[in-house]
Amino acid sequence: MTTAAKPTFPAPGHDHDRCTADAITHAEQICAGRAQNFTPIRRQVLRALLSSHRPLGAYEVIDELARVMPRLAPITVYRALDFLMQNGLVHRIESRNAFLACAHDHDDAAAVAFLICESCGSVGEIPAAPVAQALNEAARLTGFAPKLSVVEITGICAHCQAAGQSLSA
Amino acid sequence: MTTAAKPTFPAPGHDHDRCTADAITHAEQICAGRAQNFTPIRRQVLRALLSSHRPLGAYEVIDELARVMPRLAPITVYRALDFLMQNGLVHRIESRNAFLACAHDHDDAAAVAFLICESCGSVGEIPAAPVAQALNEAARLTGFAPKLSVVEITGICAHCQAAGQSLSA
DNA sequence: CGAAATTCATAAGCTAGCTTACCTTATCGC
DNA sequence: GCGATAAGGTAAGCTAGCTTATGAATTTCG
Repeated sequence: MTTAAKPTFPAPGHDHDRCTADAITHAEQICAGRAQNFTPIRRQVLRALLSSHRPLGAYEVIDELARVMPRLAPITVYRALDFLMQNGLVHRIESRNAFLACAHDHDDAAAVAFLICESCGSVGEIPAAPVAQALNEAARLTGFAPKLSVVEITGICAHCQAAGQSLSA
Repeated sequence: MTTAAKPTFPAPGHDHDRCTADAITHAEQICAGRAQNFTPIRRQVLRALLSSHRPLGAYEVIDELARVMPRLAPITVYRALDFLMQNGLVHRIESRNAFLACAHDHDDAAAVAFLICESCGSVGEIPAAPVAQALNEAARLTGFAPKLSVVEITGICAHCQAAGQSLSA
């Protein structure tokens, strides 16, 4: 299992092709296992999101894909994104109105927190189950019935700290 | 001090005028203490946000204010919102692209989590300091330097649970 | 008085997120 | 073959979030 050993933030010089291929393979397996149709368009959209470890807006996905195929209509991309999100292959980053390919193989219901690097724009995931539980507990104490948690932390990732915040301007 | 005793979600029949007046007074004090200019427009924008315990989009603020004064240009509202946020009087709800008048009197740096009711749209704040610390700790373990945390939990507030999710459609 | 800073007005515009509506195509089971 | 479902194409549009640019009005302060 290589997936379990992946770092939160992939190093700048990591083998990204491998990284992408793994994620695509994983998506294929998930879809096959659920009798879901992993169509070319859905594959392409996922591939576009995988082209970086940054979240992309829907229109960025369109632009990215327009480089290798006829330009997709917004609705088409949104349909594909919906599909990918429903199958846990893509996350929506609320604070950015953007979408991130899930590089990890976690449970659908697993609570994750996103670490968003201000400098390079990369986003890492960390498991947030214990924290989410504590939060939900605190919420329940007020009589609130929590359903979905959004935990997004902005800051500077380790690689950019080392590099000296190059993109900070 | 009444502010400390406020419930997370104000009851449907609470004294909202009082609630608004308190917040305005609080804003005046904050601004006076910092030699910040609490101008009529800023006051009005804050008042608009205080008209409910729901977050409002910038355009909703404009619409709300248009009922009692000449329609403001977007830029004007954004300037006022920036000011109010800088002074901790208004929060931005990232997952909604909307703004919420801060009904509580917490520290600028205090970590808060937002509880967003799916049914009535109200938003409550709960202190999230311990949880935020745990999160930041987990983040730091990966080498990430956290700056700002967004914790937004959607669900159903106590009042709506009691009322039977009336607005759920 | 006059220069600088703050605040706001006015006008215009861009983007991009997201939707509605309708139609074609392909697949699959009956 | 045929109806049902799923996937996608096409066209158009709306909203609303946010910005750029410029100039007037007011205040501050030396």
